[in-house]
Amino acid sequence: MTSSPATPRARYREQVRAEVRTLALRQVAETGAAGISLNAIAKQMGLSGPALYRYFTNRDELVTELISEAYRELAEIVRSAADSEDDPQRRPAVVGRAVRGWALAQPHRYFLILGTPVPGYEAPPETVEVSRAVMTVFLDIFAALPSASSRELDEHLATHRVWTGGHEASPAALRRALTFWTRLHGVISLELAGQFTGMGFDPAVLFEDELATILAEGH
Amino acid sequence: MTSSPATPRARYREQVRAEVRTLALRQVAETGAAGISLNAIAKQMGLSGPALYRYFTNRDELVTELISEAYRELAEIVRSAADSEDDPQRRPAVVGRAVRGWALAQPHRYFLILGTPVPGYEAPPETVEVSRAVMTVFLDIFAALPSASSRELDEHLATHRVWTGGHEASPAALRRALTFWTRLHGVISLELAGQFTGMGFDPAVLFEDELATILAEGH
DNA sequence: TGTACATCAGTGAACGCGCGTTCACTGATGTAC
DNA sequence: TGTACATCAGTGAACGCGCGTTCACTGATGTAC
Repeated sequence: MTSSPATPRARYREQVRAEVRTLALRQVAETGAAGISLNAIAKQMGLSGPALYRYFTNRDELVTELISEAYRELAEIVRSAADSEDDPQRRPAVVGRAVRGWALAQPHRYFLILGTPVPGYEAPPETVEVSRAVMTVFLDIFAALPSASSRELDEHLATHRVWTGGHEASPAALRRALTFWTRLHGVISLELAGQFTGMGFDPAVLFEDELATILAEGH
Repeated sequence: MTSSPATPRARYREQVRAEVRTLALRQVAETGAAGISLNAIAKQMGLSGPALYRYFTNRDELVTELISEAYRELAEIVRSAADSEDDPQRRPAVVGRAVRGWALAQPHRYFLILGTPVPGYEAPPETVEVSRAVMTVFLDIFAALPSASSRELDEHLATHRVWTGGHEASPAALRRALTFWTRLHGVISLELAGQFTGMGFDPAVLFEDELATILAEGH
């Protein structure tokens, strides 16, 4: 939420930029991230190609904004799902379903941030920071749960915790937050990629089972 | 393994086709699946663009072959890993490591078949069949293991088993083969996508932990 | 309130590039008698 | 073994398309006095 710009011109600028992002996302949905084209967007807006260079210095800048925005939105969805559930025990399942819901609603955005890396595109440091926000919520969730057991991974994570951004979670909680994430992603991304189509079973049932086992301590 | 062609001309054809595939894979590695270009490949081979239309009717035909080939190779890797281990209990871990090894060695091929769907490309039925081969091996592995427990997912899979291709595995084995796959993919694909870079921990340790929990019945 | 000036949105032409694909054609390689 | 013919690899020109980006320019919108 950036504060609304004061002057009319700045306001207008932001409106145009937003419209460009919207159309770019439509392109991502239809032709993939590699198919984002400033020229095509301009045409759809009734503008000439070069006009957009008043709003974005680069094609890459636009791509970066889409990625950052998607990360922020995912983090917000995850955060608000966590806040909506009072029982800490139930939070992982609620959050998991929220992630899947967002992913199913906007597969192209899920893939934009978590799918095959966009060729030739190097994520700027800013993006990396935003991506950490999602993990922070996961850490919060599992830090609030009683988690025991000590395995090799627990020790390893406890002594290599750069990724936690200084989070105070216990070693076991670190592990659970991390594997929570990898398992969610495993089911969700295979479903989105269409690997389950024509297989006859319902991905939702598979997903719920995975959520259930995640809650069982030990992961 | 298609039988070696008899006539010299057919032999030559197959050599050229193979070289095209090799160069195409290099493009996939460098610029992604969307960056595959017949013209560019021809240039690298010292040929003119249209020449390749003697060998492939289409750009899509080439892409399809790359995908099929990757599936076949993955299936072969998985199959031979399974065969290399006599103790059925240890087979999942051995197979899991084989999959990760292949994925790390050739990330572009892993993503080609399991990453973000190639925009505008519709997988022909042939591809779908090949993809089933991998799952068959997983089913074999878990069918040979004692697996109990009965959950909603078990029943659901037992009554929706189109995807097994008539495999005789028990309901619990179906479930374990499936979740084995989703969990492998979760860790591997996040690692390949670079989501763990700069996080400070070793993905291999995470992976080994995930393998260990998979073996614990219940998944 | 009116005027002079600065700022900024948007245009059209241009550069150089690459793409998939079709087509008429040349020249080499294999085949049949 | 030699000749006549069919097959097939490969070429170059062409079509129509789209891309990112730069540049000199017009015209509208805001700002300062």
